[in-house]
Amino acid sequence: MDILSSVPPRSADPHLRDKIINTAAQLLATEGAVSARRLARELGTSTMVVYTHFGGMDELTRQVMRRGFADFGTELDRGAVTDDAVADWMTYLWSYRRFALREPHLYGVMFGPGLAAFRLGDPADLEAARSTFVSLLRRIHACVNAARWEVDDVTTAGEAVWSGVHGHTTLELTGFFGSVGRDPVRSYSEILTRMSIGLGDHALATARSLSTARRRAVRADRAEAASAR
Amino acid sequence: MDILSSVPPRSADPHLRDKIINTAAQLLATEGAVSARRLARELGTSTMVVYTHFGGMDELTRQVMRRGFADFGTELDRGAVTDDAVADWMTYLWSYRRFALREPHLYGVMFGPGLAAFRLGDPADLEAARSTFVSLLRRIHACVNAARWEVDDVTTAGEAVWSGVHGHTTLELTGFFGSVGRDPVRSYSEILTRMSIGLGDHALATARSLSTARRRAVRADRAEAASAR
DNA sequence: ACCGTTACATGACAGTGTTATGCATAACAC
DNA sequence: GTGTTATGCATAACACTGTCATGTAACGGT
Repeated sequence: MDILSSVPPRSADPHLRDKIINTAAQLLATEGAVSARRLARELGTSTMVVYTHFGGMDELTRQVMRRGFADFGTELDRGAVTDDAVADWMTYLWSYRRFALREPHLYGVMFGPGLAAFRLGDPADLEAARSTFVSLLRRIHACVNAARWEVDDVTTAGEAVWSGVHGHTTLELTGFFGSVGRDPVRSYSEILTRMSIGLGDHALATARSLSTARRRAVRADRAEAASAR
Repeated sequence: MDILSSVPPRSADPHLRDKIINTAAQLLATEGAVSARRLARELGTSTMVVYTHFGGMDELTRQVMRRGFADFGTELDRGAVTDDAVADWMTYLWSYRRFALREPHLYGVMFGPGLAAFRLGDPADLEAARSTFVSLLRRIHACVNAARWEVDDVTTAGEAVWSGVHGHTTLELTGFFGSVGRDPVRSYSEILTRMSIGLGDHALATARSLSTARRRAVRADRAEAASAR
C-alpha cells in the first residue's frame, strides 16, 4: 500500500493519455502552437484533462518531445551501412535535415528551450535525447574504423558535428537562407565537406562520398514527396 | 508636406523612445523577458507608450535586436589584425561566444525567431544583421590571402562556420553541455580546429593558432570579469 | 488666445496557463 | 446488490499576456 500502487489508471478511456499527446503533436505540426484551450476544443473535453494527466502544459510538451526524439531516432537509423562510412555519415545528416524541415515546430520543441527541460527531467528523458546522439557517434566511429578519419575523442567530434548541423538547421528554419537568397543545400554540403576533411579524410574521397550521399538524399526526398502526395 | 515629414516627434521627453529601448534591453538582460506592463511599470508610464512609439511589442523587440546587432558588431570588430590570420579568425569567434554567454537573452532575440522578423523588415535591418556576417567574411578572406586556407566561395564557407558557432552557442545556452557534464570550451575548440583544417590549413599550424587565440580569449575573459566586479 | 494635433492614462477584450470547487461516475468492500 | 471511497473531468475564476477604443490633457502653430 505504498503511494505508488495507490494510483491505478481508472480512466474511462485508457487511451486518452496517448490521444492527448497525439493531438498535441498534430496541432504543433499543423498550427505551430498548442494551447490548453485549443487542445481541449480539439478533443471535445475541458482543459482539465491536461492537468489530471500531465500536471500542466510543460509536462505534456515534454511528452511530445520525447515521442519526437523516438521518431527522430528510428528515422535516422534507417540509413543503411555500406562500405563508404563517410557517405553513410553524410546520409545520416541529410536525414537529420530532412526530418527538421518536415517537422519544423517539433524540431523547435526538441532542440529549443526543450533541451533545458531535460536537464531537470528523469534520466530516462536524458537518455532518449542522448540515444540519437549516440547513433551519430556510431557513424563517426565507423569512419574512424575505416581509416577515413583520425579522431582521438569521438564524443567531442560528435559535438562539433552536431553543432554544425544543428546551427545550420535552426538558421534554415528561421528562413535566413531564403531571405538572403542563398542555397542552404550548398552551405550544408560545405559543412559536411569541411568537417570530413578536417577530421582527416582526403579531399577527393570526401567529395566522392558527398556525391554518393547527396544522390541518396535526393532519392529519399523524392520518395517522401511521393508518399505525401 | 509628404506623409513622412508630417510626423515630427513632439513628445515632452524626446529621449523617451531611446529610454524605452534601453529599459527593454535591460529588462531582457536581467529578467529574461519583457512584457508591456512590466516595461510600463519600470518606466512609470502606461503600456500605451509602446504603441504610440513602436506600434506594438514586435517592433520594440526589433529595435532591441537592431541595437544588439550594433553592439555585437562593434565588439566583434575590436579584435586586432595580426600576422596570424587563423588566430585572428578564432579570436573573432571566441568573442562571438563571449558575447552570447554574457547576453544570452539578447542573443536569443537576435538569432532566434527574430531573424525571421528581419525577413519582412526594411533592407536596413537586413544589412545590420549581415554586417556582422560580412565582418566574419573579412577574417576568412584574410586566412585565404595568407595562404592558410584554400576557399573558392568565401560566403559559403562563412555560412558553414557561422552554422557551427551558432549551433554550439544555442546548445550551450540551453544548458546542454552542463547537463551532460561536458566541457563546451573543448567542443568549441574542436569546431574551430576541424573547420580550419577542413578549409585547408595544416594541422600543426591550426593547433598553434588555436593556442594563441585561446590565450587571448582567456585574457579577455579575465578583463571582462574584472570590469564587471 | 485659440484650435488641432499629439501623447498618454484608463479600462476593456481576447488570449494564455493554472487551479479551487463541485459533481458524476467508476472501482472497491461487504 | 448496496454503501463508500476516490478518481476524472467540467465549470468558473484568477493572474497574466498583447492590444486597442476611448477620453483627456498638453503641446505647437497661427
